[in-house]
Amino acid sequence: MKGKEVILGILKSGPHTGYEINDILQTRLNHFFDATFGMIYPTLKKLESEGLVVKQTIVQTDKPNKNIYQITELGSKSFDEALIEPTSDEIFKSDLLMRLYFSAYLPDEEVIKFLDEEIFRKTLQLESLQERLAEWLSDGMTSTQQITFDYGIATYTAALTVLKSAKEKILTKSM
Amino acid sequence: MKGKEVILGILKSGPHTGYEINDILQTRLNHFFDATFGMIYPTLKKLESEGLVVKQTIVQTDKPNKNIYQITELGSKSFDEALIEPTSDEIFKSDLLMRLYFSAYLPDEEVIKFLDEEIFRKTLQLESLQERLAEWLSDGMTSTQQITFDYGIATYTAALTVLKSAKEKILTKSM
DNA sequence: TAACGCATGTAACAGGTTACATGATTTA
DNA sequence: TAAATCATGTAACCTGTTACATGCGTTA
Repeated sequence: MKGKEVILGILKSGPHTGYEINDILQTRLNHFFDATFGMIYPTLKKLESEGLVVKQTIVQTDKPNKNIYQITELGSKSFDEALIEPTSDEIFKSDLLMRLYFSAYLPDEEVIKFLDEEIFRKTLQLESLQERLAEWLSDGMTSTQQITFDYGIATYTAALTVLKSAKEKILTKSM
Repeated sequence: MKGKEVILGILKSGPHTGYEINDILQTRLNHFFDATFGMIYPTLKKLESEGLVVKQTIVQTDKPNKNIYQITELGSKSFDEALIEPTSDEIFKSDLLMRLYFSAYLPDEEVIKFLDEEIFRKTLQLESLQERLAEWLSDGMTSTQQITFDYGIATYTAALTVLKSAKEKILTKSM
């Protein structure tokens, strides 16, 4: 599923502005999908031109005007078809692992720096995911959505364990 | 690190053809980087035009001719600079989790199908990674390369555990 | 005889990123 | 008064994907 289908999927649960779509993407789907406004707005425009969504502009005086997008029947059908397609491979690219792969002649402190950068990021991501869970649960979370959450926690935790143990090994070695 | 730096990094350990570079990428770096010939050959061409690598053509009669690429001093310097840059975020996109997120109104058997697809893929990837380890070790594996391996095993294993338990939960529920 | 290994490449396209541009209101 | 929230969008660019095109020798 590309940006197009993802946005359609979000609009299936109700009309939203591009801004709100971004918000959903940055919270609930953040750990397995990346989104930017630079992708969201052009995609909405394209979706509209294809008749998969319709736009309604709300004029506001205190805040900027907003465009509320609603999925059409055509859009809904298009999403349903995409939803039952066979899943495609997960995409994983790690700059950290790439550096480690090539780090043979790098001093230990550089390697530690790389590890720390990722430990820092992953710790934040794990915390943020756990914090969001409470809010998510009160909003209503389906059982399959619960799996996406468990998956995120499990893989972040597993990665952190490896990284911390790798760091320890280097530190004890150099003493 | 993009394709450009990755290829330079591989060429730092010795001259290689595009075909060989693909082979290294598909085995040792496969679990954290994706490569295709459609990316490798154009990148080598660009690298050559920038003076970061030089090409030597070997004429062969029984097999197609091959182009052996060697890194230049400029290329080597360029790679060294990229290597010590701060690492960037890992990229993870999961089509499976996207489907699960949107699967609320899908029948259980569809959800099971998605889970099975990923369980199948991840099982293969995990086995293939473990099989490659033996060969890799005999070729010589640095301690930081060992971390990339551990990381792969740990995250695949954690993901599989979640997926299998999610599947079991659905199966017992519907009985 | 089908598939796999060896070996290289191009062209069109898709998809998304980055940077830029704007601007009022509210909160810390 | 600085930062965050709300709110939208464009244009240039980058990077990589997909499909196509070729072809011999070896192995199953």
